[in-house]
Amino acid sequence: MSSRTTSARIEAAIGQLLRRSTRTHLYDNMVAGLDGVDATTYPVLSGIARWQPISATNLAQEIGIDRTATTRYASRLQQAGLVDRVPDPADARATLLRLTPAGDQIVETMRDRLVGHLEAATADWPDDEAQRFAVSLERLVDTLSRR
Amino acid sequence: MSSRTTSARIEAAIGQLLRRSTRTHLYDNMVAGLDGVDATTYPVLSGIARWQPISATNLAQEIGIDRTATTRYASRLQQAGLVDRVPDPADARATLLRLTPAGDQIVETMRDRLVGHLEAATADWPDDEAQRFAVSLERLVDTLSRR
DNA sequence: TATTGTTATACTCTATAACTATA
DNA sequence: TATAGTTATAGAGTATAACAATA
Repeated sequence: MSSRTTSARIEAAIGQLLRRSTRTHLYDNMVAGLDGVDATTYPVLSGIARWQPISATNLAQEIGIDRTATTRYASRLQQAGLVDRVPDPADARATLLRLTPAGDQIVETMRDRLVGHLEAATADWPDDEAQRFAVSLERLVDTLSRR
Repeated sequence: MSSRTTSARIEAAIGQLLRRSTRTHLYDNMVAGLDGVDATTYPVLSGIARWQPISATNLAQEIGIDRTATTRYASRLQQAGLVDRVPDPADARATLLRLTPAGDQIVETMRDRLVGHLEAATADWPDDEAQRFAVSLERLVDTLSRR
């Protein structure tokens, strides 16, 4: 990338995205009316949905939250009936986290809501444009979070 | 956009970007070695730079942080010599926040660093891909943050 | 001895409430 | 009476440290 204005535009957009008001607004919308999940436990629930069955330690590394916080939020989700704990047959120290059917349903609802937002933002793009955008965004986030 | 996997990828990337560890990591890098500003006060300093001179109440609305937190972080920045308070000539109740020359310098340094990160992340992209990405990201963020 | 899960503790961020000065 | 700035207080998130069980 060469243009400085392009960088400046990306910088401004990321700044807005990282603003607290944007984050809470987005998360609040996604979990509105859903019982047992909130803006705090959402990353944990979403991570379990993606990598299940997974141990708390591994999940913590995947989602970038401390493992003590991960296990506490997982406990909350378990109390809400969205997450299940099963012993790891390969390691008696470990416990594997999984979604319950209720958890499955809520995750699907949240994803549908976000997809709705994404579709609103990309409704008139060519099909392959969204795919290219996804790839670019992944690479950018990967770079920004590794520095 | 139609593909569900594309949406899922964007969702995961945004989730990672909004995560606290990513944000603090990014902010920490931007303010490393700069005296008087940290990941918490950065949005306030950046907001003052953009909208100065501005009252604490108005700034709070712009950056999405409560006005009580805004005034406290502004006080920190003032103690560090980066921000100045001047009375509002139009309203004796109000106080306007402005950058000092030292604050100006630090803001410029931080922006250069972020732009540097972005250019490093997109160095090997084709020129038009970065531009398309910037446009797409702007529209997405705009959609996500709209009330 | 190292690792997993968990709990206890302390620290920081942030919003709600309350107070003072001014419109 | 309403609003701006500020301070006090309380609630929530998160990391560090410590502990028991198991590798």
